[in-house]
Amino acid sequence: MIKLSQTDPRSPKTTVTADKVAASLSLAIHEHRLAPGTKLGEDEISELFGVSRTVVRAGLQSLAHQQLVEIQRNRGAFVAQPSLREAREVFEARELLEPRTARSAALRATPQDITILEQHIKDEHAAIAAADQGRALRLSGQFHIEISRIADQTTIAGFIEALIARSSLIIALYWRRESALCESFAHHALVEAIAQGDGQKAQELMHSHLVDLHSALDLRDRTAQSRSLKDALRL
Amino acid sequence: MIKLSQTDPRSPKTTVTADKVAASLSLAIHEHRLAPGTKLGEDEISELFGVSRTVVRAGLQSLAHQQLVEIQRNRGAFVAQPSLREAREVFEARELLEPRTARSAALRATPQDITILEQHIKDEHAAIAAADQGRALRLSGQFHIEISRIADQTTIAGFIEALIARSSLIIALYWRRESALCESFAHHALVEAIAQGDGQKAQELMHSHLVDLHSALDLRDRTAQSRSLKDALRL
DNA sequence: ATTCGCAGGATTGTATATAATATTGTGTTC
DNA sequence: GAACACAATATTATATACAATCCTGCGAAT
Repeated sequence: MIKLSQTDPRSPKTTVTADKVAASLSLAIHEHRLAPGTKLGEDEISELFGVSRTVVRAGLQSLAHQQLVEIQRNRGAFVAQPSLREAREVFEARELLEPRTARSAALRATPQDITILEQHIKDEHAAIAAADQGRALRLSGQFHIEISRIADQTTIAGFIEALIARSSLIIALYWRRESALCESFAHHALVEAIAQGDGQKAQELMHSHLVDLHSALDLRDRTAQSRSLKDALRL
Repeated sequence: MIKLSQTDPRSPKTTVTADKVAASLSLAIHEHRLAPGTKLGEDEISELFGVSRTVVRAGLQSLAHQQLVEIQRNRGAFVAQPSLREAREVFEARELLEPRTARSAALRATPQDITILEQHIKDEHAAIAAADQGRALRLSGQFHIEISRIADQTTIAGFIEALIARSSLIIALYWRRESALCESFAHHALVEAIAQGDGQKAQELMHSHLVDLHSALDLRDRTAQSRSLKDALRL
């Protein structure tokens, strides 16, 4: 057989290309290397990945479903810019879902799970030590996802994953510079409660942790016109 | 060619045509005109709607993201067949989200909202009287969606909408014929509680309503191989 | 000088063509 | 007659071509 295609010849069956595009963009968004509002041109991306616009579109539409990017008809795809209202809703939803999930996780966690969580915290520390803010932020989110995975509720875990993804955008937009992001302590305490199988404590710790996060955001109402001005400022 | 309907000029989010395809298929699934496991061939659909496979694919991917259809690589798209486990998870998630949402709805509902809900119930009755099971089922789901809309939490409402969509598939697969589906009473009581602004009661009613629904399903574990046999039976 | 209009260019939306892959049917061999 | 190999067929995955739409910039008119 003749191989003409210039695409990566190593993984022809393992992963679907559109997923790779979406995963790559998603990672960049999570690590704040792509700012909210950034234009994601189809031609540009298709050249970067060496694939056709068809698969790029599929990837972008996938991200649009997760509300990580916004697709405007005949205008293109942009990294999403959650509104104040959306930001509040996302954290309210997390405060509803995650404490209960942490509780389930505490009741179900195996020693293996604990090891994984502890490793996560170590990785977070390493990222912080390396001053890699982006990586630290992503790992912090993954920690929450890992807990929901332990809780063994795939459906709810999916919701939480979507909420955490959007949280990354919200943090990029509304984080108050004054407040320091030291999640390590909260995460460590959570792991301890989970390791001890103390569901009630895990639930409470998760809730206060989320409230802390929420209050570290500046979600005060600004003038309504800031929405359109913001676009200009971001570019 | 025939123009079916004009586009909504206020929501230019994604491609309009693909949305119509997805909405049409979604409706058919909700009304049980498309059984779980049904093959959704791209060529077939593209001919039915008079559009190219490109937009059909976009629509199918959208539905796949909502887990209403399952896309198997190089095999095609099929109406999803939620597993027993998924079925349980969906209803557990609903039991977690919807009671709280009903509470919020009771506290926020306007007289207009009450009117809308009452009209919904009337429509449900009409559908039942007309022996239109499919329509009745869809309206019943929409009733829940309407409540979440009143609660004014778009994000959570989106989750609930996805859960209800999957519930339709679950009912198609696991409904016990013995138990009658008389949701009218429960819905009526709910509207009363909401009309009176009694959040606590609405929350409790919603919870017991969901428990009733859940228990009307046959979610006992059958042989594992039934999964593959089922495909044969459905075609 | 400002505003309106229009053309040019750029980008997305859709359709079609080509490549890759799975399924099915047939024929040969044991 | 059964089982395997292989070809024929059907369907999906990707790429490319074409059409529609939007944005930008220039120029003319007021």
